[in-house]
Amino acid sequence: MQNVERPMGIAERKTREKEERRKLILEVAKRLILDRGVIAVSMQDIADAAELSKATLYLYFPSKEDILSEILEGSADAFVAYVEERLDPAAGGLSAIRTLWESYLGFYAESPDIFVCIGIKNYLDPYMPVDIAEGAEEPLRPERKIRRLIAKVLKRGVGDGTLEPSLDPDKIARITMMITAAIISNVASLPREARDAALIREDMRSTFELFLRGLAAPNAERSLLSLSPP
Amino acid sequence: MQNVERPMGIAERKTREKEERRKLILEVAKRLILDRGVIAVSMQDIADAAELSKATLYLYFPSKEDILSEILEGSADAFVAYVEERLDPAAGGLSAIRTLWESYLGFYAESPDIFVCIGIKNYLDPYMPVDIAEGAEEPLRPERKIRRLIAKVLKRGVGDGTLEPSLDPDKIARITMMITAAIISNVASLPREARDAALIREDMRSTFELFLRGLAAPNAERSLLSLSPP
Amino acid sequence: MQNVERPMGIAERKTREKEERRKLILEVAKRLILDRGVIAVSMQDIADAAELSKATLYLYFPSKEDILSEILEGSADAFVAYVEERLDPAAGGLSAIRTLWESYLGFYAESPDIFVCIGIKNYLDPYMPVDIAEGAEEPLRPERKIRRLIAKVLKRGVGDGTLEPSLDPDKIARITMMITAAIISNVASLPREARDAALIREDMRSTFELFLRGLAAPNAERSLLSLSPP
Amino acid sequence: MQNVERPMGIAERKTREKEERRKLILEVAKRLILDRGVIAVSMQDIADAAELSKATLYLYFPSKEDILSEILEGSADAFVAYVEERLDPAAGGLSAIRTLWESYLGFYAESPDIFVCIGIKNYLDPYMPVDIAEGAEEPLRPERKIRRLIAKVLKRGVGDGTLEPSLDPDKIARITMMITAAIISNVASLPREARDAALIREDMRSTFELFLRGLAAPNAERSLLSLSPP
DNA sequence: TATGAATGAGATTTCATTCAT
DNA sequence: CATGAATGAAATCTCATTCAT
Repeated sequence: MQNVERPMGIAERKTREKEERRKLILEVAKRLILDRGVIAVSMQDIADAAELSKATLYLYFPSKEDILSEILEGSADAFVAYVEERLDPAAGGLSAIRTLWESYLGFYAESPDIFVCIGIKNYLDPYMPVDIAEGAEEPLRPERKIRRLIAKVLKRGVGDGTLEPSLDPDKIARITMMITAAIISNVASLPREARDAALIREDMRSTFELFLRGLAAPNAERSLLSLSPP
Repeated sequence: MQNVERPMGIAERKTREKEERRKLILEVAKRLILDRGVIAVSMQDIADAAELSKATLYLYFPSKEDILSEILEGSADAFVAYVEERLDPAAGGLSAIRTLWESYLGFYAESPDIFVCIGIKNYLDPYMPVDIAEGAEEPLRPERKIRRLIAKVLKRGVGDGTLEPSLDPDKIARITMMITAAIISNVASLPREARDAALIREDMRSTFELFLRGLAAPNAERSLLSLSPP
Repeated sequence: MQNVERPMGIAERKTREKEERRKLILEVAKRLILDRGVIAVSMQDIADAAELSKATLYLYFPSKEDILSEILEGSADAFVAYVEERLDPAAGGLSAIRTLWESYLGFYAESPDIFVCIGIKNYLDPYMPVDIAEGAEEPLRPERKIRRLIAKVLKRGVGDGTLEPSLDPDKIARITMMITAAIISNVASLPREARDAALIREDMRSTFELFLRGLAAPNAERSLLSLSPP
Repeated sequence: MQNVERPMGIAERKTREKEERRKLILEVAKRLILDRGVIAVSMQDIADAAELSKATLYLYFPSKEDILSEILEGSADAFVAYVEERLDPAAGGLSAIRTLWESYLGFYAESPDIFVCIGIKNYLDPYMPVDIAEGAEEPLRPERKIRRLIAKVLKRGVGDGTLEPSLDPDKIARITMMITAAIISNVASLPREARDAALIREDMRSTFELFLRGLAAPNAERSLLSLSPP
């Protein structure tokens, strides 16, 4: 009688443990990639760092690519969540896009690794970093989530007259993604020691300001065109 | 009578043929990289495609990296030449930067592969894609040539009041290079069949327009802010 | 009842098997080198002979050089042990050096391959076969162990008057090492089928006798100047 | 009529030039081997140094091995000539063997390269450095010439009572050759910069003195047992 | 005769992935 | 469930040798 819940509990615990191992592997892989750069990380390295055997990795992930995919996906989701949390639904479009860039900078400041990781797959795996082919019926690639978010914000801005009216929100969203991914890609390809976080952030800020000016309607309030230094 | 110089011509022909083989190898390599992405191309692949033996490749190039380097260098030089030819020394800064972007688009339209190739080494060889360490006295890396050109144009614009006065030309030049290199990198990482040249050009145009608006002084002549569709 | 410790035994067995594989590889490599000469043996050859894949070799040894090193080191250590076991600490110097030569011959008789292998690295790795640079504090290269042993024995002999008094023990030790290593090198470079063990041993004996006469004090007991035929 | 001797002269000149080219190649190869060690010299290196094409080398020598062979042969012949010139046919055996060692040292002092070269083939090409298999009907390998010379001298010494009577001249000649070749081999395997000619000569002298004492009859005149320092 | 060009065969090493236990 | 062990396939590069001109 005392054992009634045990079988349940055991399975549960196993599931939980399994989930924890998955996370461990992903984290470890992320850290390694961050330290050494994408190409320089082998399955052996990940296994060693996770204190598991290589074979065990394959119990949790069907291939190396899947590990990278999942890291990417996780990062994208975290970013979307981060931004949405900060986005004021009532704010004007220009202000919203400012918030977007600021979130970018803030997110990067808080966990550069996640950001850097976005570039990874996109770098390693030569398929569309920006999904140009809109029609595709794939299981909603992570980048697209971010892009939708951006497009939404841009549409709002074009609608309320705070952004340049001639803009095509979807197109600009795509471009923005490309640029952003590109910056990150570039950063990711630097060896750890060459990455001066402060410098990078400052460059990103300048870039985003440039963008902001480019996006804003001609009569836009001047104060909204600069981003607070990080 | 016309053959008087033939004996001379033999050595000449040999030299020419040798030069042609070099070019053949470079072109073949470029095409392969274009088709499959940088990492996916091995010396064996290049040899097969050029219908030569692997050993022969090493007769023309001391290493794989040298092949990539040369492709890169050639492209960068060609681009700088292309731009300088179009740049009117008397034109205002804003106009000059417009010309720069237009050259970009034009150059890409004429030989997309060359452009795509700029991304290669930058990808393969993880050193600063944007040369942060300015002091270095290396043999003037190809990227730097381009960057100097951009900085020069920007300075002119800031000087003559056609560009936003708060801009730091050197910094913006660096950023611009980064963005550009990044766009190219991204494009380069697309598999051949996913690259719709027209679409990419159109996106680049939009990007550059965004940039142009971001760079221009507030009172800039509106007509200078758009780029002619390719 | 006898199986009580079995569970323990599993890990133990694995360790043992792994160790056996290592040994197998070393032996196979030694045999091949013996058969074909050092230069002619590739990792592929070793892999084939051990019925393993090339990649597997790298599981046991980080590089080809390490395999050779280990063979060499093992042989040198075995020899030093062999000699020291036979050396009577109380015996006179001349007698001691005789024992040394006899050990040489005996050791060679017991395992010609080991001896032959001493020549290997010395051949492959062109650093001082005789370590002229005495000061070096390296982890005591195997050859040096042997040389120290010889110098010690010689000093004793010069001290007790049984060896030619004008000898410089350290220098002679160096020379002796050189000659010995040289003989071995030479033998090692013979193809297997040309090596007549008996003949080689007989030659070594004659050589050592020559040496013995050369080293002995003029008044040395005549009976100590010949070595028993093997 | 004026052309009568021309055809003859031309052929002659051609033959002479051909012979000169051969010599050039051999000398160049010798120098390279001396500088870099045997293994490190490729046909390309030789061709470059001789300012010829690789293909041309094959017009003069059927293979790389043949080049080495010939260098060896030439050196051996030169050495035999050198010694024979110094050998007093009337001198006693012990004195003769002394002359032999002294010639060795002198020859080495005059042209270390030639000596070093003796070791080369013997090192590279794993066939008998000392031709144990006496019966062989080969075209009189160069080493054998030297060995015959030594045996002859030894026989004289045993005959006239100046050398240890129990010696077997042929065997000792073989051993001596082995030791000598061995010393040279060892020296040859040193990188150029590690070869201290003076030190090597001094070591050789000590070795030969040791030998001399070992070979001499017990009642040998003491003054004949030491070699003049080089 | 001389050679530039080409190459086959092979060397060492790496790595994602599989499989028996 | 976990893993130690094994491996196929591939990567870069070298070199003695051949051959058409």
